[in-house]
Amino acid sequence: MVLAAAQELLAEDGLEALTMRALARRLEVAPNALYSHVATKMALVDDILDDVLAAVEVPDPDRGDWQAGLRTMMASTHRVLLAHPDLVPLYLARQGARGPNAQRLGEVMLSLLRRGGVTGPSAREAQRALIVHAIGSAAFTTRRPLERGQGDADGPPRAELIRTFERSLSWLLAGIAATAKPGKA
Amino acid sequence: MVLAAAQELLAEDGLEALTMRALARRLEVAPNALYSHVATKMALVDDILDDVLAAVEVPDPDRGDWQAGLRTMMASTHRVLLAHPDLVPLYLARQGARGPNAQRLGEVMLSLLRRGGVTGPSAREAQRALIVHAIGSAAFTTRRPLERGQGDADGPPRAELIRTFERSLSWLLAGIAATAKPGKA
DNA sequence: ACCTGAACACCGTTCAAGT
DNA sequence: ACCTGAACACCGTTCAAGT
Repeated sequence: MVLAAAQELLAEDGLEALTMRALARRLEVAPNALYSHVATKMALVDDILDDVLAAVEVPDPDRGDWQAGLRTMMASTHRVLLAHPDLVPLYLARQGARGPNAQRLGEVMLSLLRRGGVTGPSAREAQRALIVHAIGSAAFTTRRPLERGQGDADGPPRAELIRTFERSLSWLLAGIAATAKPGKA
Repeated sequence: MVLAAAQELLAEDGLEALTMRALARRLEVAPNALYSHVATKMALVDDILDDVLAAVEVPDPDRGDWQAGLRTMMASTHRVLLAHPDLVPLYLARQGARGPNAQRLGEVMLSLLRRGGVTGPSAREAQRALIVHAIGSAAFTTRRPLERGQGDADGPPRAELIRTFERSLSWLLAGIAATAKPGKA
């Protein structure tokens, strides 16, 4: 309940409106009552970050082309992040998320990479590069709320920014695939 | 003077210690006296972000291999960001920096890309991808100060993280170069 | 131009106590 | 288990006034 209210507050009024006191107000409760449900504000934010990741489309790690699987996953992640622009800086500050959803995504990535012949330290490197790329791109795609006015009337074409993301994602995947089979010999 | 004191405070005690009131204390002045020198805390932070970028190594945009030039620039940017871990989330939140140093870096990047045959919208895309990559990588390379204790005794090998950065930078540059001459025909 | 005292409208969090 | 009143130790910023 607290988590849901926090997400509503965030969606409606943005990051700086997400305040323990505002949250308490919305729940019609005294501010300190929240501490019966949440250890700290940072823990609450961590919960939000992981919860949002539940919407990411996860392919079956054992079926289909591994590169296509990674492409699907990362594109879905990018889209989910774009839907939550206020959270993007937080993902970066926290370096991803720590909850069960994040962990599952990480494991699927490693499975796909393993099927592509990328294992060990290289797999961790590739994983990190892909995550950095998805979150970083979202950070730069996101229009920062200068005035916080209309929805999508202003700003440069969003479709183009998504294409930019997908193109550089291709570069990364190509590079990762090349790492897997250095000489193809 | 205010800028310098703010940077010292940041270097010594971290981001959350950078407070208008703490800054005033350090300058032995009343908190509101700062507002004779700085419009707002955010403006001060913007000044810091741009000032730090003065340390980035900028190649002569008209000499040498353009890819090598970009590689030098982005690697230098990465190193500068690693030296200021507390600021990295802020660069991401603000999507880079806005001051004269940032502008100059952006122009040099575009010059190098132009010499590589990358112009127009593609140049903007490539520029964005490179910046995202440098800042995003720094964000994930940075060890977040869990306790804020010793300098570099703990954590995974930093040299390896830098190699990871350089490898994925190569992927991006290769992809950008391929964009420039689609068929090489 | 630069500073001060006082104040405003907030924060996150803790503590002791109640049901 | 969940809530409350009261308080602590802070924030950024403004206003009127002083030099």
